[in-house]
Amino acid sequence: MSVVNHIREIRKKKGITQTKMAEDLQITRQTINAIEKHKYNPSLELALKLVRYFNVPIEEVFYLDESKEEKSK
Amino acid sequence: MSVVNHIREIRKKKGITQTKMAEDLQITRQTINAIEKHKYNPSLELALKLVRYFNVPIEEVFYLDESKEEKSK
DNA sequence: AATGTATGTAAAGATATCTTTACAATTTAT
DNA sequence: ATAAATTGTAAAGATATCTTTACATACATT
Repeated sequence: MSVVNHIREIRKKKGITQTKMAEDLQITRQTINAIEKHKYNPSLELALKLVRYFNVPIEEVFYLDESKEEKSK
Repeated sequence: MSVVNHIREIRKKKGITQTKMAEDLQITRQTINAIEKHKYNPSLELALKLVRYFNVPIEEVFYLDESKEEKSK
C-alpha cells in the first residue's frame, strides 16, 4: 500500500518552480524533485509544510493507494 | 517547528491497547509507543494508516506546532 | 546555434523511521 | 499481595528521508 501525492500538479497549477519552492520551504530542490517523481514519500513534517505552503487540504494531496501492495519481504 | 500528534488520546478514547493497535496495523508495539511518547514522528504512510484506523480527520491528529523551533544545526 | 532556465539524476553521507529481541516498570484485576 | 496485562525502554540493525555537490538533460527564447 503506497502513498499517492499530487505535488507536481498543484505546483504547476500555482505556476511555481521547484527552485522557488525549495527556497521558500528551506529544503533542497532535489528533495522536491524526488517527491514529485515518487522516489520516496516526504516525511510527515514535510508533508504538512507542503500542504500549508499550497494552502490545500491534505486529503487532496496525499492519500493511501489501497490497490498497491508493499513489496513482499 | 515540530509535529503535534494526539494518537494516545484518540487510542485511549477508543479503548484500544497499543498491542491491539500494533496487531491491527501490522506494525510493532514499540513503534506505536515511540510515536505516542514523541520519540519520533510516524512516516507519512503510517500517519495516513493511523488516521484511517481511527477514522478521524488528519488535521485533528497531526499538525505543525508553529512555536517549536528545530534544534539548531 | 547559443544562452538561460527548469528539471532529472547520481553518489556519498547524515539523520530519521521502524523492526527484532529482550527486559523493566507500571497499572489493573483478582 | 500476587498475577496478569499494559506500557516503557534499550540496543543493534535495516531501510527511508534528506542534504551536499555535481553534472546531465530538456525546454524556451533570442
